[in-house]
Amino acid sequence: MAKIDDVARLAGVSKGTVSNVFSQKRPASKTVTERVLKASRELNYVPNHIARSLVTKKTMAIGLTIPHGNFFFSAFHNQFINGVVLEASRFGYRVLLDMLPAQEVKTPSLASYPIDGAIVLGPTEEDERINLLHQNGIPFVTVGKIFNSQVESAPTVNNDNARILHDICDYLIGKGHANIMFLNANERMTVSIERKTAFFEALAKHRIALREHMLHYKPSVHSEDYLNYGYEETRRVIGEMGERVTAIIADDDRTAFSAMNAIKDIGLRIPEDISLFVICGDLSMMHRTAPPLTGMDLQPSELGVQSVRLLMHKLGACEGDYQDNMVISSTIVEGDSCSTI
Amino acid sequence: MAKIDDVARLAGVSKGTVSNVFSQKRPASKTVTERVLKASRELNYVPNHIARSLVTKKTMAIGLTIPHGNFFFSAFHNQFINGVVLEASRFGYRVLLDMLPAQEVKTPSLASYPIDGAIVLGPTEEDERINLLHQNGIPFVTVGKIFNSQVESAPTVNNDNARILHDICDYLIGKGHANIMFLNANERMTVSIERKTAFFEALAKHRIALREHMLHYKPSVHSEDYLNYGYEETRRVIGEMGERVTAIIADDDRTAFSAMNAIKDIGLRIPEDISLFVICGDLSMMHRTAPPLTGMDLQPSELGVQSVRLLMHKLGACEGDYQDNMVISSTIVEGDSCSTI
DNA sequence: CTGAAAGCGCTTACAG
DNA sequence: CTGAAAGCGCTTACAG
Repeated sequence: MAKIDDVARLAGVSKGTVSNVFSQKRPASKTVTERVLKASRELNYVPNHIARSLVTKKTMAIGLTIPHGNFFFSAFHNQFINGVVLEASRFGYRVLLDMLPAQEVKTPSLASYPIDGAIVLGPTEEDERINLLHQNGIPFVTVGKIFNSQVESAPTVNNDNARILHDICDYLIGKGHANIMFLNANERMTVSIERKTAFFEALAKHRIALREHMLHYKPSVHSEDYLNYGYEETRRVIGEMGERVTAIIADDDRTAFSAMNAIKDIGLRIPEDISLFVICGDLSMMHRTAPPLTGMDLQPSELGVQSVRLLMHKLGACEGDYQDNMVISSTIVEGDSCSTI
Repeated sequence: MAKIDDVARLAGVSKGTVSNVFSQKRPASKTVTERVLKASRELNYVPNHIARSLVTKKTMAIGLTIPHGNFFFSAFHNQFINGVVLEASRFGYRVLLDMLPAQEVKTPSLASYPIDGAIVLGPTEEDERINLLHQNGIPFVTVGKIFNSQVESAPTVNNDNARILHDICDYLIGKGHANIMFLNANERMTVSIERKTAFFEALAKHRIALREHMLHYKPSVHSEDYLNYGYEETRRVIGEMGERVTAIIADDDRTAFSAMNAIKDIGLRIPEDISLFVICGDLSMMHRTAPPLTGMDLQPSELGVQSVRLLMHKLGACEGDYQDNMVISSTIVEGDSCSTI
């Protein structure tokens, strides 16, 4: 690979001038610019991104830090990433998919991240990724509330999870449901905590007592049960224990599908016997299932776009006003999976 | 941020020794190691990844180059990326989502990529990304065949697209279909060309003449029609032109859904009136639609895993034998969307 | 508008 | 097992 010295020599100018022609940080005469460009073309020269980063302290990449391990992108993440990549590219930034430990200890050999900022997906309680980012002085935005003792607050883009659970419960209870089973996300995720609290509140508001086995948490991604989360729980609670359940709230579409399988295996029907509500689903898919699923439109793509924009503000790459805590609105999209009792 | 000199000074050793404690490239005495680690902890020191990369010429990141513009990840890409990220992390590599122009001209300010290698998704004819990678001497693997005049061949992971189209046509023709409309991927993609050729061959094999309007290509992502590809074509050909069509092969699930909408709007049913076959779909979703879709299992996650592994071989990060052209097998998964005439 | 020189924060032969 | 010094390929004040 040709380097800047080669071009400078061939064009008969100094390295600084070559640098300048590419970065355009100070004016250059037309003749010199052309000589440099010509020499670069001949030598197939392209500036070395790493060397540039070392001095400018900018990598022009943002990290999307996802929990380490057998993490699986869902349809929700898919749309989220679409939003992130598109918006980041508008600012000239690339996106680094970064698997950082959420709970594990950092290894001493872990080098500082070659990123200018980060978006933390699905924060957990005492999220180690957030401590790491904080310690390393890397600006970051979280998608979801944080509960870290070392880091008090951070710019956050989030849905109004409490409101969402209230809306869902009001919706179901309004249809006459009092026996609602909630298949929540992983217990360590802050979103689960926000949801759980609101779930309790909503039930209490309607004077419904929460019975045992009506709240479950998605197992760790390392667990064997991860991919089938919802199946066992539904079978056991409804089928074996004979617990009275008329509605199920499922964290995401995968969970909803698992629950659907269980319901079918038990010999019950949706929505005649059991109503099903999905929180994080892909709208285009939800309309296609049998029956079409009723669920929440969380606007995952918009979450992605706004989290990038917030981060860009933090990096000084985006002008204008902004606020540190953005809430993305969400609405119920009705299918045919919830019926009135 | 503390740097290596600070640690060296505090620990009373040379920079080289500090470097060595972190890289472990040569043995270090226990006492020195401990002194360095202690000093690092006190100063909150982490090696600078960029500076390290500049001298080692390794970034420990691979690029996933996706076409520039309004690109949308589909369920297929989603699973593909899952495979890529998981396998890359096994080798200590991160994944950079890179939007490079597929057809556009490179800007002179484009710096060399801070990646050690790249995976090129959905290559097109004369793919500019491939020329760029080639010119910059960056090892790459393509997912799909390449047709570039400047680059003769490249390590490739692919499905057997010709075989797939033959299988699909045999399957449909075996069910009595002779009027098959094919909603192919974008015309510039090499996969489309492979499929088209095989589609023609398969029809010819069964002495079926290809009629006009029976082959369509997905518009560019920049087109307004991108998201609804399949709807207009189906409505026009079957509804308005009254062309006899008994089966449709759809590129991916989004296309299949659009076709389903059109079929419904025309007043026809699946599979009674029209059979529908989807090539790139998400299996867990395909089982859930109404009716369940019949389609191909392309093993997108396995495509991702194998493309990373092939690239790792190219980078010398993976030992053992390997071949430059890997074919991932695919099988027909039956739903209820194709019927016998 | 252009050049010479220092420096970004590491790693790596080369000695010892 | 450890150190001193050169060098990775750029950018950036500082002069002119």
